Amino acid sequence: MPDKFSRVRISDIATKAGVSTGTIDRVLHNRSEVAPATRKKILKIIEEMNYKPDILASTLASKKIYRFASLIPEADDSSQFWTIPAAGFAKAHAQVKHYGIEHEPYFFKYFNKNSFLKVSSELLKSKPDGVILAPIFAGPAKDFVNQCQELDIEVLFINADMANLERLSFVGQDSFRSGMVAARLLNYGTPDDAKFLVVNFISRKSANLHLLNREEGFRAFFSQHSLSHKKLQKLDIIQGDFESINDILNKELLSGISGSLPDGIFVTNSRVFLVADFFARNNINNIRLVGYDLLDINMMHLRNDRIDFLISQKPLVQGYLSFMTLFDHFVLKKTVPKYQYLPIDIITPENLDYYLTNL
Amino acid sequence: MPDKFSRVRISDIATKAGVSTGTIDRVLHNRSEVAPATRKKILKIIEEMNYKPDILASTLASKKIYRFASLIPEADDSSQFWTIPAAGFAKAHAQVKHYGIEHEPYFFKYFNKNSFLKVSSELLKSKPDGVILAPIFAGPAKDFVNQCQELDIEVLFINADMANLERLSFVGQDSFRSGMVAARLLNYGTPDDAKFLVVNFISRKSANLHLLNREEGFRAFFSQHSLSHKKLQKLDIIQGDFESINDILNKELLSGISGSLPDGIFVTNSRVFLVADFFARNNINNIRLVGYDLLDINMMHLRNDRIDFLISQKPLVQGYLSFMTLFDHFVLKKTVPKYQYLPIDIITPENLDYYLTNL
DNA sequence: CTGAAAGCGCTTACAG
DNA sequence: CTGAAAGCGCTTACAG
Repeated sequence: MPDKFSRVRISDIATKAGVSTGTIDRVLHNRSEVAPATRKKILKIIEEMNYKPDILASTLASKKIYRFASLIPEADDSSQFWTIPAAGFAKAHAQVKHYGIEHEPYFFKYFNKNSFLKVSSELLKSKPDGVILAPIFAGPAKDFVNQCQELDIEVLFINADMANLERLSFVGQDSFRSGMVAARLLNYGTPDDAKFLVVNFISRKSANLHLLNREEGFRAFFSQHSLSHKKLQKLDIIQGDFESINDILNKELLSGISGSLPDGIFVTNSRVFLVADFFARNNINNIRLVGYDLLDINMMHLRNDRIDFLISQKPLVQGYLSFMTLFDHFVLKKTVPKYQYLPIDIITPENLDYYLTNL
Repeated sequence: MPDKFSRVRISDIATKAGVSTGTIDRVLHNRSEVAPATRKKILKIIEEMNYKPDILASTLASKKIYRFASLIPEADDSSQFWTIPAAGFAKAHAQVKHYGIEHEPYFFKYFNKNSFLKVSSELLKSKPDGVILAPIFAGPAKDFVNQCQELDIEVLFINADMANLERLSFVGQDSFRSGMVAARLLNYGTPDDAKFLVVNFISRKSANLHLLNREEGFRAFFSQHSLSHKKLQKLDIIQGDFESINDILNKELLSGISGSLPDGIFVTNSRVFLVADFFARNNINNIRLVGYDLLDINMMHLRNDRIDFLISQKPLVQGYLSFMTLFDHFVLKKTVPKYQYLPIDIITPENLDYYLTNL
């Protein structure tokens, strides 16, 4: 008889099937040592009685431990961003550690491929069940994923995606769409004859896919809205020290690309503060500016109205959701979605606070 | 000895204290039948060993059931909004029902005080442990809360707050701030000499507090940014049928309040579609329009560029968080925050999708 | 005031 | 291939 909460238990099924609970357990977990006829009969009863396992009891009885690792950039001055997803991992872990979940965080230096290689090979030695990966370097990330596959480790991509690889899920933003949002915001705040500039701060020769998609989205907005007559220019600036970047902006903006200043500038990543700094130095007030991410320095410029809007990736939720996706997959045995796009949040000084604390 | 996961168990404490596990349990749950000396000794050991109860085992062994009720408006044409928080309750419930949580949803008719009274007294008869309340009617809501207090039922406010009442928590949006966001958006998209109109769609004589706060916030933006010279007008429209509202808009807008059309209109609730409809009929394209909530009809106007921005209350999260707050309070015995403000989301056609599905 | 025992629903060796 | 028994960490009557 089902108990007073009218939940069906393993023992109810065992009684009905005329076998022991051990056998039910074997069927439930697809272990092979069950006679085909018995298995079939039991499966039918499970179906009929609409049995749902009690995950609490299961966890308590099981000695199974799941070990999740995370591999993301170390938070430093140039990538302060990554502290927040890490906090999201911790928050999720605190919530589910009673289920026998362990978490081992690994960090590599942001622009340092060797560091990635070193830390990732350490991680592999510890053979976790699943890993959350921020794939900063395409080549090494690919190798890493291949090794994980051999070791039977599930990989979840956070922030940037490599959909062609074998991976459990992706948690991040739709870059293309976020570029469209930026275009909407700049276009809304400028006159009909406005000109726009896209600025990519890139690491070496070329921008990563992420940034290119954002630029594509930005351009797509104008073509989709029959605004192709609007002038769009672009400027790729290679990562460098503060002064060299300032020189480039000086040359390209003040000397004037095609004669006059743009009405709006879209910076495709979090380094939008460099342009805001430049505005401040040169007393430029009338250019609309949109960029990414809630870095302290970006938020300062936002509050001073130097940056009009920041587009945010909701990093805490991103981390939380990534960790919980591993949990759902391993513990709850749920089918997890291959793509998990986070909202593209539009941030102004007025709504900023609520994106910092909340889930 | 702590087990291999190095967790401290009740039996570890019992051994160390030279008593049985039953006594530890009595101390842990503050039951009175323990000798003061024993209690003191045990508490010290618990402290020393840093014991944390295993909530899974505790739930499994306990027969305790927690019953949560929710009391919100029925979703109908004029308040489609409320389907989504209800889905948030369901989502949260599904996630934690193994902990012995039951959920009884109650609905009352939106603009019907009698319906509220009837349904709420039914709810009280069932004596749940906690209830999530949308306080649409101030007076009856207050009476309800008082009755709950007598029956030892915890109340959580969703969407609108009555902070002066005894309540567990509030989950909703900061209305004042959201008005500021609206002002930012309209001001950003209009010329320096722009004029603005605030439209309140109100139920009877007066707007509810919610709407007034939004309007206050809207005004505050201009004074805080030294923009007090900008002209702000307001228009209160009493709830009515489609035609009567159209007549009012016709009279007030086309005949021109103070001579000419405003550059931007802020509608303080979800009925912004009424203004958008009016624009469509009269072929008005050059007035910026900002309002609230992701109703189907609002989203349609947003996609057609009749509405520039919608401010959203993230209703799914609102429901989810409300339910989980009861769970945290009752099951996890956590101290829950008195105020839980949700992000003030700015919605455009480009980022809309990700606010509909996601958590 | 306290202890011993049974039980929550499931899993895990072990024996056959 | 299957069953009986012990155990996960905690709670709940019951007995004293």
